[in-house]
Amino acid sequence: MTVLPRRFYARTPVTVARDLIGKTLVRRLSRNKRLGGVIVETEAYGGKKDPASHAYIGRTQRNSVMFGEAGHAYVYFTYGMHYCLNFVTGKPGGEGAGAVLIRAIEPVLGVELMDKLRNVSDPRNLTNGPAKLCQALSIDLSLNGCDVTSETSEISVEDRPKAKKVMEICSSSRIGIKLAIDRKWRFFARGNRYVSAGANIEES
DNA sequence: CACTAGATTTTCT
DNA sequence: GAAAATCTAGTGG
Repeated sequence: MTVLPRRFYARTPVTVARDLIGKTLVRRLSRNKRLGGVIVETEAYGGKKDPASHAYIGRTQRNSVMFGEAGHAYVYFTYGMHYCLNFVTGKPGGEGAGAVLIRAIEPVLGVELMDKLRNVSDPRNLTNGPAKLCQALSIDLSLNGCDVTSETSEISVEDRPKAKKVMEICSSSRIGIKLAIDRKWRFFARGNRYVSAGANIEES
């Protein structure tokens, strides 16, 4: 078990997005209260050159974390009621402002508490969408900008070789955007029950 | 199962 | 003032 170090995030968004599939997202509530699960779906956002990225319009109050150091969480609020979790990627002197959106996880740690936070009957609906998993993991704007590369971080990602399953990684167009839909920058584990709705298709 | 509409408020122009 | 990297409940087959 190892917490992914900053150098993991200091690469291109597409590379990081693909490598995150199969890793374990951990939400640390206190010393011994942890929630989390295996990442099964991500999307890469390419910074200033990517028309679909929040960073495309330049630096603003909301997206300023994206222009900072890789290995931090970018949490944003949208549609008047939802939060989404991203990780900032890229090299310090590189293109900059890249990020990876976490779209779905397979619940593993603290499933009971996540159930309470979500209050849904079907377990498949627990974490199979970017806003759903934020609710299940109790993530909101107070976590925007937090460092995710430490063992004591409120959010982190771990590599658990033992927990790793055999996963076939596929890609497709990104979801919920209107621009740059030709870029196949969404990655997911083929056939996994927890991949978000409308998505278990397309090429690799 | 597929599709549609409505919720609800921050963010930026 | 319009749009938004979404979700849920509703309808109809």
